[in-house]
Amino acid sequence: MLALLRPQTFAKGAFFLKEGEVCRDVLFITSGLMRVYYVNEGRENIRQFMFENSFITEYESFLSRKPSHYFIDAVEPTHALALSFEDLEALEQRFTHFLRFGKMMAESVVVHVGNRYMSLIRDDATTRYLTLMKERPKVMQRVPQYMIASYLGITPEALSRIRKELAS
Amino acid sequence: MLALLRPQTFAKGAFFLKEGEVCRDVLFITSGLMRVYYVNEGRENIRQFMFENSFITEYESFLSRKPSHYFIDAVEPTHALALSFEDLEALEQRFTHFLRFGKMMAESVVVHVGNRYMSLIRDDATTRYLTLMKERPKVMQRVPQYMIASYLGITPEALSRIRKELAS
DNA sequence: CGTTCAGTTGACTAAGGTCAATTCCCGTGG
DNA sequence: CCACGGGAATTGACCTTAGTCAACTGAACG
Repeated sequence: MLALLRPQTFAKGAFFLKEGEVCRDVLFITSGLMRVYYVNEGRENIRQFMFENSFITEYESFLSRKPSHYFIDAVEPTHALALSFEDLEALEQRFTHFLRFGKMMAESVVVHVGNRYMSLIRDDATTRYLTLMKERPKVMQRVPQYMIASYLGITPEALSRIRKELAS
Repeated sequence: MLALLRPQTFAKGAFFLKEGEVCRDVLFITSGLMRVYYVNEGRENIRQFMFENSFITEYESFLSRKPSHYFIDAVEPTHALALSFEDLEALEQRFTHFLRFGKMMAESVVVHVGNRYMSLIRDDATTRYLTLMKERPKVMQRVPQYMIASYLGITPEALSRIRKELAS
């Protein structure tokens, strides 16, 4: 069973998934940091950062077996364990606990993305920045500023000005 | 087993869930239309509309058994079947198919909310309006304009101007 | 008819984007 | 050890999108 988990290594900047490819695996990150992002009109829109001891995949492509609109790459050198869609299905078939776990995982993503969504509608950029600092300080410490800006849905210039304002 | 599904009726404007209450049930809407929304500084921010033949609940509260930040009420007179958290758990315990179904449902919400999130970051209000018209025409037909504006994350005035612009 | 509330329009404001010019930081090679 | 090169971050000037507030229109309902 452990043989189903294939160890993988990603150098900084190496891709796990590119736009147009089908996302065949879910990764469990054992060390490092990866990001999920979308490229629109030449600009990166970062949707998520995932650190060690968490799972990362592109749900839409992984579940539908269709080409993804997203990229996933390593922000830091990363080690991970990959589990394929087929193997996961087999595990869920055999061990109900995988099914239960998969359900819980999807549900926690629903809650998280839902909160991000409402924050985007409700809060201005400064508020979102402060929320991020409070709730995910690791992102602030380990991610370059222009990526944080992208994650917050603003330009690097705007983030720079927000930081300047908050410092004063 | 069917006894677990409790029929409920909501008059137009009647609440299924209020802020501060725990969301104890998932509803299956048999007829009508409901909405999920958040109230911030006296303004409604509508997060979702759900029509007949679909499920509605407030995941965060339902799963955590904690008070909700959201309201859910009926936009049109609505009939629904309610299933409690406890009964759902019992069903999942006994019949693996419920677990599988619950996982798929959560996953489809992940994909949907994820797309809404990226659209909010990427697209201007006019683009979001056109997307809504294309993908959920029923919303356009059955929901008053000021609620559509709230759903799109803009003011009624802005939506009015977008419509004027598009008409010309 | 009048009241009420959704929708429209206008004038003005504010948040954040765009573009261009520096400056800062850090790694590499001479 | 220092100089240089390149990308990240900052700053300034200006622009665009949508928000705000207030006035007005229009349709629905008693």
